[in-house]
Amino acid sequence: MEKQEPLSEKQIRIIDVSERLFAEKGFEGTSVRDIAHEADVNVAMISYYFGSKEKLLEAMFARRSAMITDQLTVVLDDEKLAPIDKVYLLIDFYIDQIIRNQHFHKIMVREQIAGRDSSVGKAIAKIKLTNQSLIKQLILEGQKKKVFKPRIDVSMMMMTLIGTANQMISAQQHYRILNDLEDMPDEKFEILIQKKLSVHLKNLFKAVLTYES
Amino acid sequence: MEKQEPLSEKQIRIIDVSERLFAEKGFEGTSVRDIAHEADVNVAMISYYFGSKEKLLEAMFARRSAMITDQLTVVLDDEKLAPIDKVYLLIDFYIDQIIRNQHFHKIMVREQIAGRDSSVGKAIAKIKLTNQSLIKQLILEGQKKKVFKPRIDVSMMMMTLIGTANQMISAQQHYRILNDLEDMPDEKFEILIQKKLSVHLKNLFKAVLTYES
Amino acid sequence: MEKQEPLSEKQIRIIDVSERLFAEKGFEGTSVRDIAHEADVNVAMISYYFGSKEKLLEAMFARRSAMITDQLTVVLDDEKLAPIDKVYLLIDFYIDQIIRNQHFHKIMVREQIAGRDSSVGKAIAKIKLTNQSLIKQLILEGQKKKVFKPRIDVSMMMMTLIGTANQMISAQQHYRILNDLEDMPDEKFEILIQKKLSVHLKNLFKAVLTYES
Amino acid sequence: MEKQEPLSEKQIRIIDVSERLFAEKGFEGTSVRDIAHEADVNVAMISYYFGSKEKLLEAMFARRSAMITDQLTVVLDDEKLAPIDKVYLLIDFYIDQIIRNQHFHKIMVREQIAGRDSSVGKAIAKIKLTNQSLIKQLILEGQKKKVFKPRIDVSMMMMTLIGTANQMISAQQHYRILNDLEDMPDEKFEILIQKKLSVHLKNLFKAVLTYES
DNA sequence: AATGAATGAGTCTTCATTCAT
DNA sequence: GATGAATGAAGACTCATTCAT
Repeated sequence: MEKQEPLSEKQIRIIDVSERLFAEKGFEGTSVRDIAHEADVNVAMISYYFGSKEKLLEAMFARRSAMITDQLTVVLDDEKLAPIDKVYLLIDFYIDQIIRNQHFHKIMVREQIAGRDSSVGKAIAKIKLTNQSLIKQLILEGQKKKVFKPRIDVSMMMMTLIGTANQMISAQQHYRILNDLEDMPDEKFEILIQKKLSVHLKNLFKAVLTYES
Repeated sequence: MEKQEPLSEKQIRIIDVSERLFAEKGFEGTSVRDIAHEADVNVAMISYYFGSKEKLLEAMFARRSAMITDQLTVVLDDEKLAPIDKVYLLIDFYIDQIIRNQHFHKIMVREQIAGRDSSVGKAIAKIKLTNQSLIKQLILEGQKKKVFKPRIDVSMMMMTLIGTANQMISAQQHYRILNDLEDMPDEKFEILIQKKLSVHLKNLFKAVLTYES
Repeated sequence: MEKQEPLSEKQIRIIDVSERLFAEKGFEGTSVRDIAHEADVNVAMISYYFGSKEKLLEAMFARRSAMITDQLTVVLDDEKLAPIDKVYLLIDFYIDQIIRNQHFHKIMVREQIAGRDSSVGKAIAKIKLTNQSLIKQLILEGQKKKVFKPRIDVSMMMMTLIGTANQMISAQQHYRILNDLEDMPDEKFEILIQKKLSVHLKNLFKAVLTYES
Repeated sequence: MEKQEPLSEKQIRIIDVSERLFAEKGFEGTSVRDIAHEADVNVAMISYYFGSKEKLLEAMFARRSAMITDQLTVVLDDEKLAPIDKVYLLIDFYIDQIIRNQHFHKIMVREQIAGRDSSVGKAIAKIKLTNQSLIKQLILEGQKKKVFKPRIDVSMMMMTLIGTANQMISAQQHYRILNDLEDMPDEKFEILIQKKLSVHLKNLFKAVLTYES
């Protein structure tokens, strides 16, 4: 777990561009020339700054992982809410997370499909572990207070939470077409799917976790 | 919509190998040499049989699309079941479909992320449209019989159905680790996740669709 | 100098197609697949009938060479004309020859540029030798009769005769453009350049060979 | 009409080698491997420097075109010669041009046969247009001074000038054989054909253009 | 610290030919 | 005699990386 140098402005630009391109065309489908060109830097810079294309990906994951876990722990710590509201908060946090960092999450989907036992694979595993333990704790808390049903399959609930949100951003183009939203501007569409996901997933979780009809 | 030649035994072998490799390493990450080597055919055969690597992918989609839609229509047509049982049947069909054709579904996830407006993109769109209209019809039927709640967001239910199942096969490696199942043999593990998905998704759909507690 | 089998109808079709394609795209620029496709025969036929692509070219030269020399000797033998008229006859014969077999003559130009010491190179050399000796004899005859000037450089006159005609068919596209003839139909254009070449070359030869002003 | 970067020493070496090889074996008959090998550079350099094999050809034409037109305009501008002497000067310029850049002119012959409407085709057209307008002007001048005959077909005279010279360099191997010059060293042979062409073409032009016997 | 030039290994595809029938 | 299937070799080109400066 080596300590990172803080990234220079150019390095961040490279990572940002890579994120978009890796999301759109995949890691292998993106050439360092593409990246260098779009980030307006010399081709040699990628190797020079990150060592290799692979290491660039790792640097990207390192950066995002830090961001995600940092924020995640903050969200729930200092709240004094009912268990279901905490769950709602968590759901909204995830949705927000995924939609705001679509590019990165698409890359994560791709990488978890590949299932490589690489540095990146480990980074993903770590994120998932943190997520799962956090939500498990949350549900246990609700069960202790007798407001959540017993025998909740937390892993499967995670699957549904992450899976549904990922599916939404992955298939958003198809969603637009199926629901006649092809001409809606991106910003508006983003707000729409955020709302849709939020309502739908909260509804789902409430129905499965609580006793209320 | 040109009628295809029936595929030769070698062509099928090539497609099968490609399916696995594209799923594992992505389309761009897989070389025709890899494919040729693992399928034990000459490299030139891929171009010879399919015209190009891209067209091979298309042939793969054509084959699977035909399989899926063929089977799907059969599943529900001649059944005289209660609406919820039909939904259950559909859920099990999807799960079975996705688990049995993991490789292909992983490729579909990858391709829908890319969101290209290609032949393959259109094939995916068509599959999704068929799926969506089928399940919509099913839910409408239940609503007419007053056994399903009104105001069901079918698109979002699809998202959850497909998303959860895709997430399971995509993240199965992580699922194993998180649930201490790393040493379970593949066949057994496959049966396990099939069961898990079935129970979980039926539970979810029942809770959201019906009035029962 | 092996005796040829008479060519089958299919073989002739192949040669004819090849002639056009070799002229347009060059020998190397034309694939046997192109030929087979346009001649509507199986790809394997080229190797099967001719042995190889190279041998096909040789067969083509063999066929044309025979045609040319056969006709050439006929043209002048049984004529009782004045020397200058014989020269005119020869000029018209060449022009006709080159324009009517443009494709083949373009190939000859290409091949003589390459200057390979191949079977084809030898065929070209043979044609040239026949041509040269024939015209030399003709001019000698005129000189003996004192109607042609002495000290005529026959080789250079050949250069001009062949060179000018070849240049015309090679650069005909440019000729059309330079002379605003882009929309003239092919047949009409062909007649035009035939006339132009005839007048021009006869004029040239007369001026150089004879004493008349 | 974009301004070119000045070519590096290596680029020039590549172009020079290509010129020879394209002349000998044709564009399609020459592989980038051949070029790279003979120019003693890495194969990737061709794409790196020129973008593609095709673009290399274009670069070659751009270079030579510039050379030719530059020199051509210089030749006649500041001269105060009799019209026939100007024509002689022009003839010698062309001959010199063609013999000194044999490789390039062979390629031009090949390309003009192909008659493609490519960048290269346009470059050829442009060269021809410049040539034609220049010589037309020259002849008009002579006609105005009543030293040249009226009704001269300039296009055809160009055909003969260019055609004869091209034929000479294209068929030089055959010329050697036909005139028993196979063992003459290249430099001596070059001077010989230069002289032959000069005398012959001047003779031709004088006979056709002027009133002198 | 940063970069333009350069490269060997690799990409997909097409080639002319051969083989089994 | 004829052909569809198949192939090894070669095609042009792009890749991520390194090197000299």
